[in-house]
Amino acid sequence: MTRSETTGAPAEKQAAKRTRNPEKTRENILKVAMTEFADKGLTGARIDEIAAKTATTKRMLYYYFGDKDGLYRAVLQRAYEEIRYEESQLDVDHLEPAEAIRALAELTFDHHEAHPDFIRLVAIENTNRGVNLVQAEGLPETQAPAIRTLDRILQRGQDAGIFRTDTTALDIHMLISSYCVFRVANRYTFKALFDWDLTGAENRPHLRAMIGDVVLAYLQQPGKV
Amino acid sequence: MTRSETTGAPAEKQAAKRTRNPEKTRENILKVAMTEFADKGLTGARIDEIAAKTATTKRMLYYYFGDKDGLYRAVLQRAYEEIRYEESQLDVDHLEPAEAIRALAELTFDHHEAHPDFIRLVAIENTNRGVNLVQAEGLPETQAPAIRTLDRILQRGQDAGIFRTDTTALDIHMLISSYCVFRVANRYTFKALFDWDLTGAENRPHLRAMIGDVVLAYLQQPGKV
DNA sequence: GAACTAATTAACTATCTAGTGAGTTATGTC
DNA sequence: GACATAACTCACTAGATAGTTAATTAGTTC
Repeated sequence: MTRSETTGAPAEKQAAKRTRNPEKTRENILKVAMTEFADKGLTGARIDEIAAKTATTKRMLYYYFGDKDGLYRAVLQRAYEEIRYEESQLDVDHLEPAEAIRALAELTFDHHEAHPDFIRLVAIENTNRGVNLVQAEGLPETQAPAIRTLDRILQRGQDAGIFRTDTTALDIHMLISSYCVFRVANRYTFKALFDWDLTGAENRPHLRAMIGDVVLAYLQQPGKV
Repeated sequence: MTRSETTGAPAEKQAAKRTRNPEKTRENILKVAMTEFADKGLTGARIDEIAAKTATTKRMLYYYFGDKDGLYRAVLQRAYEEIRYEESQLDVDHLEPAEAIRALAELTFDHHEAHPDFIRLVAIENTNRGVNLVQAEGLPETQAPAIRTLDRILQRGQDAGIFRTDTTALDIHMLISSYCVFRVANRYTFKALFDWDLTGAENRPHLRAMIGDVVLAYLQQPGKV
């Protein structure tokens, strides 16, 4: 990849410059670093290797991000921002409560499968005890909409008398997340232990339907609604 | 810790020697390495630091385990062996199917909570794509008993007509594991995002009961049994 | 008790790695 | 078109890090 790549369409308004482009340089570093950190972890990734895969030099990583930890934190923040943006696209308020739950579960299932690097970064950050994530600004607010959406669905179902009332949006979110995250994050050890590929195409339809069934069976459990 | 620690009770048959003790040296290294790898990860742990926390010298790590990867693999294998031993203690065949499932879920819940270092090693090895775990000898066989136990319970429940038949022991194992592993492994990022402590004492009873409820609601879902 | 070998110690090294010093060039501003 | 400064290049370094060389000592065997 060369730095003057974007000069292909100079007809644009104020089209990309040739030699200097701070935004693009920054983005380029972030993107490469994200792949590299997701691949090797914080301690496993090498600044020199990240720099080499970049269109710029190592000195620029330090210029823009301070140090290795600073770059890693920027990657984390960016990863969560991207995910939040994607998640904000979903709209399930027009569905019946039960169908909304199933849609949410399947969206999460698909989403995690489509973003294994994000799942890896989360696992890496948990190995790191979350010390870098807590420094990210305004993260709880970015997650609030997802919980509120789920809360509205639950409320509608509970009002209609078809969902149990002794559970919360966080409970259900955790249940769905754990299943969908585990499937992607732990597939390697699971395969080694049970010789069963959680992300194999042949198992996908069954596993995808199962999480919706599980959550709905729980929410609609006889004697609880 | 000094090396001559075990000389306290010399009345034993062929009690521990003072200066040379390969087994103890090996054990000592393994134990320290396990803590250190679980704490910092494979790439984050430092051989020098492991050695320093040992009652022996760095050269001994290489003498017994070859290199850093070899030591890490030995730690992984040992960790899985310890867990298997603990799990082999459980006996649920005398319980009713539904109560057996609940007991199994709660045992897993307690077990994972009691062994956070094991959970960390699993996460680390998944970050590493399981390349070191697949080299461990005979691991699938060590996990087979747990699956067979679960399979027997399911079979009994299905024969009695109280459990759905369109699911397998691996499905249920994965469902329980994902919940119990996630709770321990992802507590840091979960806390950072939702300000809710999955391992907090105040949430424990609810979360512990919930996984049993979830699995049983799924297995006994109306229309499926 | 001599010979043998497994276990252990201490000092050493090549390489890697995060981070920096110091200067150069493009670009917007007046 | 001189000036200021943000963006960028290149060469360098101190210290960390995995792994090694080689000699020594404690038990074991006969």
